[in-house]
Amino acid sequence: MSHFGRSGPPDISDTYSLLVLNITFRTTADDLFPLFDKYGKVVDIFIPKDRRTGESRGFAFVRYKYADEAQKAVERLDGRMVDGREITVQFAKYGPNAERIHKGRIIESMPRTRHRSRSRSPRRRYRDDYRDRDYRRRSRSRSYDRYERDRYRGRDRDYRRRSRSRSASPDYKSRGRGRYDDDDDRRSRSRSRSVDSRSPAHSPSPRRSPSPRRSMSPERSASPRSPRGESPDNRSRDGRSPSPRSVSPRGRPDASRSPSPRNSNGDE
DNA sequence: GTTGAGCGTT
Repeated sequence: MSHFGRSGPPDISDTYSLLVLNITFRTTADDLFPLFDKYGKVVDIFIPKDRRTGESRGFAFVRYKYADEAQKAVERLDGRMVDGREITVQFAKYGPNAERIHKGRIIESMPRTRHRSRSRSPRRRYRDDYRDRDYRRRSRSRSYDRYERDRYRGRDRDYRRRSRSRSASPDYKSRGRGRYDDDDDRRSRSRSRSVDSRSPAHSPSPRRSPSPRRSMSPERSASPRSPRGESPDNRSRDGRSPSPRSVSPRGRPDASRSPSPRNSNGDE
């Protein structure tokens, strides 16, 4: 009956957290509980898990009720073989709130009524922290890094090939935006800065020239000529940008609708 | 089925 990790921290008023490292990714709190409970009263055991895969990260936090017991467990369980791996037990240096703790004991007990003018973004830090850890981990595992890179490259190639026959604009944009899922950051920036100034020092958009063509030939605008008249205009403005609609060299939008000419029964 | 420096959650 050890539902450790199921609910939030039960009580961390006078508890000492121990950090257990080098444990197997399959080791669970239930496996560590009997080991640590033998040396003292274990209040709670928490094993951080990856949110993406849900697997253990390889370390656990054991909370003791008394410091002496925690110290004993550190000295006794440090270097113990668990699940075929030597675990490392030591006092936690940081608390659940990333606060500095002394000998596993949290120095600051929930600074809730403290001046929060420090303006610390918990959400932003969360993501950053996760990314940092992930990056470090990937960097360490060379095989994993290569594997991922190869996979990414393969996907990129396939993706590029597809883009040749189809439009890759929406896909690319979606991917780029998918990376940024921080609405908080966006809101904060939009609040402080103009929405227009997305990149103040990167993309100044020097193309400020209005429409000299329109001004010179307002007749075109007034007279609704055939849709083809707009084609040259667009091309002229972009310089060398074919119509995204007409994928076929023939310039026939209708052809794009039927990618498989095999289906043509004779009519098309 | 997977890796191995390090510090945490309904």
